[in-house]
Amino acid sequence: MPELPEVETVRMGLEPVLTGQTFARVTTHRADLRFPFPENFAKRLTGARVMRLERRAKYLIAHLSTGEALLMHLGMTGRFHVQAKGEAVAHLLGDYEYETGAQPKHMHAVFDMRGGARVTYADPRRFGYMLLVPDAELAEHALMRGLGVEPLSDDLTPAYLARRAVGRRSDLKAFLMDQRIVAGLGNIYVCEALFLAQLRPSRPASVLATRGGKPTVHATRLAAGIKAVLKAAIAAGGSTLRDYRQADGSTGAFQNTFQVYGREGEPCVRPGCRGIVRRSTQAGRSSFYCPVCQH
DNA sequence: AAGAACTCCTGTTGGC
DNA sequence: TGCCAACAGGAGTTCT
Repeated sequence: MPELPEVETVRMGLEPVLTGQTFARVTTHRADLRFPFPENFAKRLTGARVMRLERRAKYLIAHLSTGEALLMHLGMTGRFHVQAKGEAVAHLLGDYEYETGAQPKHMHAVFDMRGGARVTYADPRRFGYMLLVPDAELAEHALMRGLGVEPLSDDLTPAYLARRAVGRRSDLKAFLMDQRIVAGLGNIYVCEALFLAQLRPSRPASVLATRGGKPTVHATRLAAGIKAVLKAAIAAGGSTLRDYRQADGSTGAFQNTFQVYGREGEPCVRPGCRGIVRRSTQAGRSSFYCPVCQH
């Protein structure tokens, strides 16, 4: 589910209740998500203080006073929710849970902080996971080491895209979905960024590559399109399709602003363009694009 | 060795 | 209403 804007929105929601706060009690309701919870997960967290909560790519990373880092990924359907002390959670519960007091289905972990705030993690598909990694080893961890540039940093430039695209055989869609190139994009924002750049998802990535001199106009437009769509999505609180919620339970709003994603058969929104948005399948995932203004 | 296919898991939706 | 197939925001692993 969550791509960079959603993870960043969740990070901002969790920050005030986690940063500087100490875990009082940690409960898991099953042994594993995508991977098993770390050995002695609750024990290693209890009493630990969160020094800093950062996002890298689609990962949330809580740096702890114990010298470990709690590395979290939401997969497709992971949701963190913050409850203030005593806050009702009826909107998270089905009738059965509400009436019996049972844990909501798919609520796999509960973090109680000293001071009373509670953070819960739910994840129906369980593609998410949590790991504990020594802080000193984090940068070299297998999941972190190969990650590409942060798209909202100054590292993402037309020249960077042009350089990484040299000799690529894959299409632009696969190129941008590859976390080793640009970290944090997913299906939605790749489609939207390619629309803004007026590039077709099926174009070979090598169209970005420079021949000697300057980056191509494609690379320039694409770098700008990626940054623009991500910034706008963060400002809107992310995109809610099904499962995604901000940490306070509210939905994002950026799905109302999609230019092509999920708009198959609808007219292209670009002024003056008479195209009809098309859907195609690439690497088993849907791509949406305007066949008239994206080349 | 890059790139595509398959895999994990559950829920929802659309067609018949 | 029921049943089944297709599909969903990700990405590690296995294949070719």
